[in-house]
Amino acid sequence: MYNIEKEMDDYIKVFKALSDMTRLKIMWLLLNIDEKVCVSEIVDVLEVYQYNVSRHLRILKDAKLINEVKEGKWVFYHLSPLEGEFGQFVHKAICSIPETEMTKEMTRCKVKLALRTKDDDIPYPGT
Amino acid sequence: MYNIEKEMDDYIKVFKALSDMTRLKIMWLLLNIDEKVCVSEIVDVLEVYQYNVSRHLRILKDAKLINEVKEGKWVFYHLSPLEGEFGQFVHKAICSIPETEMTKEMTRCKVKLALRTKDDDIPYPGT
DNA sequence: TATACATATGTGTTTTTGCGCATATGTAGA
DNA sequence: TCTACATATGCGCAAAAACACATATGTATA
Repeated sequence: MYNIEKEMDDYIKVFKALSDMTRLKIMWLLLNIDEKVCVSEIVDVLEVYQYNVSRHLRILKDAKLINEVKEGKWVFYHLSPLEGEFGQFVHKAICSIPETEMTKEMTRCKVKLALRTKDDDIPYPGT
Repeated sequence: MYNIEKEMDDYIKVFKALSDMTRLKIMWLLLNIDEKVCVSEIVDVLEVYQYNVSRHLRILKDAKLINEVKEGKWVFYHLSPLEGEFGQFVHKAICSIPETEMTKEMTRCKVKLALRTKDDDIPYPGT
């Protein structure tokens, strides 16, 4: 793996990506459920329009905080693997935000994940 | 010391405060020199107009990242005391930004600090 | 291929942010 | 009190960011 020097702009891009309610919530969820999630799940959990979720995910991805994996109809997003101290501390900072601030979202998220039809051959998300 | 519950907005305010080049540099310097600095010193070190430095400092202060102490003509700014995990990890994240990104500023900063006339009764900053 | 579902994007609008200029406020010293 | 230095702020502008609406793209399935 290359060790491309990060520039100041890259650090700023990370902070900027995290300075929005929706995006911070997405990161918090990804860190706390330790699962990849697809766009429509985030839409339901955060109650934000699909087109806005898509755009926010793009910004997080441009900041190298998340990555996408396409699976059939769905595009799943998950945390990017950590590659340096900076990212680790950023993760820890986000993790230190108490669940108190996210109870509603966390509840909805757990429900959503439970609805995933893992039984038969139908791949993932449920109704 | 009161333990006022932070809200999601407070965390966002911190990230937003750090998502600007000038402000991130100010925080990096404060963390790396372990000294309070006054506005005019920052102006010289970062080569940013005085009125903009003032404004950026205000934003950092509103995010509770720094505090001010007035001394004579000068207003010194220093890091706010840490009060929780979140702040600690944010500090560590900023500290993990390598000096490579700040060589010019760091040099000028050391020069500036050395110029402080601590000898006679004249209080602080030098020419 | 037609349809439904999932995701992304083009466009226009509103809000927010950062900056420059001018100026106000505040402090110390002649 | 007058002047110089240090800091803060009101105002207008330009760029960036966030959002809503419509629509495009992409995939699976009947």
